[in-house]
Amino acid sequence: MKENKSKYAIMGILSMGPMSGYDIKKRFEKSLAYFWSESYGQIYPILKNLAKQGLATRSIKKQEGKPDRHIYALTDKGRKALQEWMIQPVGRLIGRHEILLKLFFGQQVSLADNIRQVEHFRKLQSQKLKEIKATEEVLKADHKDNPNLTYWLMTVRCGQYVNRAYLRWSDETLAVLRGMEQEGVIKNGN
Amino acid sequence: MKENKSKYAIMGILSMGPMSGYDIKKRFEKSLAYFWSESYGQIYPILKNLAKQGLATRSIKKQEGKPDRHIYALTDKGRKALQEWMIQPVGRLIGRHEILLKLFFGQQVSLADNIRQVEHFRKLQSQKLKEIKATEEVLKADHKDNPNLTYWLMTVRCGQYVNRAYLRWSDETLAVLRGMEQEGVIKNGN
DNA sequence: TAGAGCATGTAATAGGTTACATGATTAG
DNA sequence: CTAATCATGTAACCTATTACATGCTCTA
Repeated sequence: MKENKSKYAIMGILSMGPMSGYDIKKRFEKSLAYFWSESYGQIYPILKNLAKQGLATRSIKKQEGKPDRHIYALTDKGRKALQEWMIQPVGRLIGRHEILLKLFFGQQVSLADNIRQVEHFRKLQSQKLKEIKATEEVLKADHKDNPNLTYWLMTVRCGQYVNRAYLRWSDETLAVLRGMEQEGVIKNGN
Repeated sequence: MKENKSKYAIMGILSMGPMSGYDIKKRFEKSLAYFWSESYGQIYPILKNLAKQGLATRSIKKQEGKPDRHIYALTDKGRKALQEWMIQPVGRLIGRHEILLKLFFGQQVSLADNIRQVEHFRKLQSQKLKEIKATEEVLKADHKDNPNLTYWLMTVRCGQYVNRAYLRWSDETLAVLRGMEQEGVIKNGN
């Protein structure tokens, strides 16, 4: 039972209303960027496939001066398939943390190199935290009465919790690394 | 400049001392499992390639009653390549959080379904936290005087920080969802 | 006039897992 | 007797990104 998550991610977006592949991409970038993304190379073939399997319908909206829009809409069968997937318990996430991998082998490079690396990581994370806050504001402003909003804000919260954890960890780790640096100086001074 | 991270992950393990593909797999499982993993399908071809590129040497240790061991050792060239990779600033991590994806579309299923999902997620995370704690104890006991230990414990701390963030988020989210359930009951009761 | 936005899509390539094949030994 | 551990490796498969191709309009 191989479940292609991209397929369900796309069906999920489609559950918010009929739209084109182009729209779907923008939705991912606007509201889900900090925990999910899909490329056109995935989106267009999957949409084609959804139509073939009867999980979505496709209609063409002609436009002048712009390319035609291929609008996809979830069918009842598609919505049922999405719901079935949604109630399956999630698997454990196996993230590949480059920063942890590099730090794990920290002994191979200088203390200064490790410090630089963690500082850079910290900067990335605080940037990301800002982006998540921006997403939160946009969601609150644009979808005040949308019944989905409660759920969307829950995912935003998760991003914030995790990101703050990264920031606190970075600070702690930098303190330890800088302490080691000091020790080294003292030792060399004796 | 395409950098294959698996290659460097394996070189990193090799930086701890010469060993076989089998050993490498075990190392990943024992000490890096919560933030990195590699399958045999990656390890063996990459090892072959490292040898071909002069980044590692290969020697065969014959054993009786057991298959021969192919021992790989990092060369100076290999160590330098590893160090060069290690000082490159890390990229942003684009985790795909299945739980957040499902919750984002939470409106599509019942409140009870969402609660069940988050409860299950919480269970997975507290299990993982236990595993990280176990890893910490093993590292401390087995490698008391290993100069790598400081770095290893930093990665462990990160796992703990993030995991506790997930647990706190789960609790908050479950409280909100249960509150919504209550509201629903009151409304239905009127 | 260059670049961004609109809009579709494909092909090449990279990255990664799973299942399979082999075969002896040892522990339950 | 069964399952796990030791140990190597490959082939089939799935997943995902990137670059490319097309071509119009609007803005700086």
